[in-house]
Amino acid sequence: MTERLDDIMNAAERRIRSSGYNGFSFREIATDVGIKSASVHYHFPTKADLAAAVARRYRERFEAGVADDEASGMPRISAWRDAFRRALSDDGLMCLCGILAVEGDNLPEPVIAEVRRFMELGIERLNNATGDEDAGPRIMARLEGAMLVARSMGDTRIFDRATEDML
Amino acid sequence: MTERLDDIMNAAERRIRSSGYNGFSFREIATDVGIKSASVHYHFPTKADLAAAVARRYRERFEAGVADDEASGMPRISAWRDAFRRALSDDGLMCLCGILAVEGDNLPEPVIAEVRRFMELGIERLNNATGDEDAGPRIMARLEGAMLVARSMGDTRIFDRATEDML
DNA sequence: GTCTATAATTTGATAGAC
DNA sequence: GTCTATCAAATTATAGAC
Repeated sequence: MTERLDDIMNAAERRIRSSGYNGFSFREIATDVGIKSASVHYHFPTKADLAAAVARRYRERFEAGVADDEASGMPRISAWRDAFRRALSDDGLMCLCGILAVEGDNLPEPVIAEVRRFMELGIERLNNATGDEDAGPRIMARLEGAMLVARSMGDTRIFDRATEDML
Repeated sequence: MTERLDDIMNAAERRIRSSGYNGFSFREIATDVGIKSASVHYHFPTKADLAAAVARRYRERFEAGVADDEASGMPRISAWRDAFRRALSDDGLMCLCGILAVEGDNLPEPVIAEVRRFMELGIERLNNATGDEDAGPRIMARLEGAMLVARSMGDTRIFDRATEDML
C-alpha cells in the first residue's frame, strides 16, 4: 500500500547519508525508485518535506533499536553504541543526523529541528543513565565522531577500535 | 599581491565549513569577495581545484597551530584539542575536513585525498604520542564528534564539556 | 498515482574584449 | 585580472492529461 512511500524514503535516506542534503536531487530519487520526479513531488511536495520525514523516521527507528537492546538486558551506553555500529555496518554509511548536523544552518528549519531532536534524545537518555550531565554530550560526540573518522578512512574497524571500551 | 587569492580561499573556507562542498557556488564566493564568478575561475579553474586548495591550506594551518602549542610546552593531546577548539570558537564553524569527510565519496578525488591526509596526520601523531595505536582514532573521533554535536546544538560549550578531560 | 511538459532559477564553466 | 556575455546542464517545483 504505502510501499512506494517506503521506497522513496529508503532511496532518500541512502542518498542523504552518502552525500548530504545538498548532494541529492528528486530526479535521482525518482530514478532509484523507477518513477519520475513529478511523482516524488506527489508524495513529498518539497525537498524539505522529504528530508524531514526521513530524519524523523531515522530517529524513531534508532530509538526502537536502542530500546530493543535495553529490553534484552544490554546497558544503555552499550545499546547506543550498538545502534550506531549497526547503522554503520549495515551499509557503511554515515549517521543521517550526523551528516545533516554538519551541513548546518542553511538547511530548512524542519530538517534542523529533527536533527536537534535526535541529538537531544541521545544526550538526555545518556545523562540519565549515568547521572553525569557531561556524559551525554561526551558519549554522543564519541559515537558520531567514530563514524565520521571511520567513514573518512574507509575502514569500519576504526569505529570498533575507537569505541570498544564502551561495550 | 596574492591577497585576492586569500580572499577567495577565505570565503570558500567559510562557505564550505557552513554548508559543505555541495552547499556553495562560485557565484556566492564571487559576491563575498566583490568580483564576478568568471574571475574566480581565473584563480581556480574548477570547483574541485578550489576546494582541494582550501583543504590543503586548512591542514597546514592546523598542523602549524598544533606545533606552536607543543613548542610552548603543551602536551600533544592538549595541543590537538586546543587546535580544534580554536577552529570552533574563532567562528563557530565545523572542522573543514570533518564536513568534507561526511559528505563522502561523491566528492572529487583530490578533495577526498586532502581530507584523508588530514585524518591520517592526526591519527599518526596521536598514536606516536601515546604509544597506543587505538589512541589516534579514538582522540580524533572525540574531537570531530564534539565539534559536530556542539554545532548541531548551537552551543560551543558542549565541545568544552565533552573534551575537558583531555586538557 | 503517475505521466509529459514546462516554467523559473541556478549551476559550473568558457570565449573573448579590455 | 577582471569583465560581459553566454552556454549547456541540472535543479526545485507546478499544471494538467490520463
